[in-house]
Amino acid sequence: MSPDASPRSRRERPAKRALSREAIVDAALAIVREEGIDALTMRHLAQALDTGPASLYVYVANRDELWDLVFDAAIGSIETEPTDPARWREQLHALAGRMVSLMVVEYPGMARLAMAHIPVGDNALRVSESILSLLKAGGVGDQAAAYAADLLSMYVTAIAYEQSLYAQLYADPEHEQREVARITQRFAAISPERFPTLAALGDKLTTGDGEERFSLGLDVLVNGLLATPTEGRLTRTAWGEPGS
Amino acid sequence: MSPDASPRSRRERPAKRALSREAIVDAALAIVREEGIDALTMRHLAQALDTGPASLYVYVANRDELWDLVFDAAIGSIETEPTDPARWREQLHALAGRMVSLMVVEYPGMARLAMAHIPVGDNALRVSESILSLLKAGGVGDQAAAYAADLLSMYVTAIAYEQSLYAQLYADPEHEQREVARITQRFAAISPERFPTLAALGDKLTTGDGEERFSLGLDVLVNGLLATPTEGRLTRTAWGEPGS
DNA sequence: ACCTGAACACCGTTCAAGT
DNA sequence: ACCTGAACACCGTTCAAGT
Repeated sequence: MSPDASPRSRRERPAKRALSREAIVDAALAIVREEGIDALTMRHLAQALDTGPASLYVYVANRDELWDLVFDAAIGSIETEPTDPARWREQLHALAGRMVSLMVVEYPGMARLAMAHIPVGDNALRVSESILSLLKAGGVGDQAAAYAADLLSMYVTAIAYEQSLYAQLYADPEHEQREVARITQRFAAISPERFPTLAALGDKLTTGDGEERFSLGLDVLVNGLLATPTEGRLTRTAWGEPGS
Repeated sequence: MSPDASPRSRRERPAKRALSREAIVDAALAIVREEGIDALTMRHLAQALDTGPASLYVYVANRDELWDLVFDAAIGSIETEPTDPARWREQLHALAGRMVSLMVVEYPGMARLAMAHIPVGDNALRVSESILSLLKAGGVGDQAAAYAADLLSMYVTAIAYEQSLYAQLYADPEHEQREVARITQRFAAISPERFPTLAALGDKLTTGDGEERFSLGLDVLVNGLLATPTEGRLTRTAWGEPGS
């Protein structure tokens, strides 16, 4: 709009924005936000940046590294408030819920990125710190809290993944129809002779929408942590001592 | 080996085995068993059956349907014993552990198939029936048990998926090295100022191998179910009434 | 140092033409 | 009815050649 103020004389248009890690990640985030995770391919991303796929490999080792960067950048929009011990459970629910909606609504399907690796970026650590702080405030023991951070991340990711699947399914009437047929067949297959317990539960098997189930599962996990003694249960080591 | 006993005169070789759903699923199971889930592509499967990929589509609508069939066939090798109320917890652990090792060891990476859809094949129903029966024997309420079946399946699948990832990673020394570097960096990034709770937990964050953590998580879930009242918490419905 | 056209070795799925 | 060669529209990644 305004005339170019740089010392060099102006050009018709500014030169193509130089590629950079940041520009690549920003473009990737925009793609996921607008088109969902399936649209995030190296080729499509390159196209969005007006270049060829080979150019991306100057800044990023491979698709996996890109995924790590994109996931952590997205997690950056999660705000972590200071722990209020009186409201730890409420705060934990809010944080977990925020993560799910980030992965399902704002960045549809992004849970898949969290499943490729255990996220350990800066923002992921910040969220872990907050979760651990909340659990400690709730009286969860050290070893249990350390384990629970992974368990809760896994739960949140799995829920988000599942919800994304169904969101995608129900976006397409044809696929939705096929899925409803599958579920209907499932119920038809429950004969009381072969599957007495399933048959006895009946409607209870499908009660509760995503939000209710997510919230109940979170309470189950938290209550389970408070009710399960952990001393002496985790003794072996899978990683060696990375710090030494 | 032995001469052909059929009325029609013998041929040099028996005609190429006719394709069928069963033959396709059997070949697919063999591929996953021997080469892992990544090797299960329509093209590779067709090759194993000595035909072209287009031929498969006569028997199977698409890759998703194949995945459903393959998963349920694999689950078929899980044996479900009658519930013994005195040993319900032990039996539940054994069943869950068996499912994990099926998806990690016998059919490496197969957890991914379970994440594509909620498994509802005949064998999956049989396993669900067994899980529900065990939970009821343990005194879990109806609504909680109905919900817990999904929760436990999700847990088992997520654990198996994660363990498969790491098994794959550690099969390749180069990738293993890269992953260890990632984890080491993670620890280096834990400054006590920014992440006090994480820093305070230290080694506790990485204690416990896969088996110990799986077993602890299972107890957390089961104890959580026993400790969490569910009446009135699941009221809405996400599916409509498939039976009506 | 950065960029890129072209290639390599793959995908799932469809369809017209065969038997 | 079943099978299939060939094509379509994609993938991630590499590499030699350019600037």
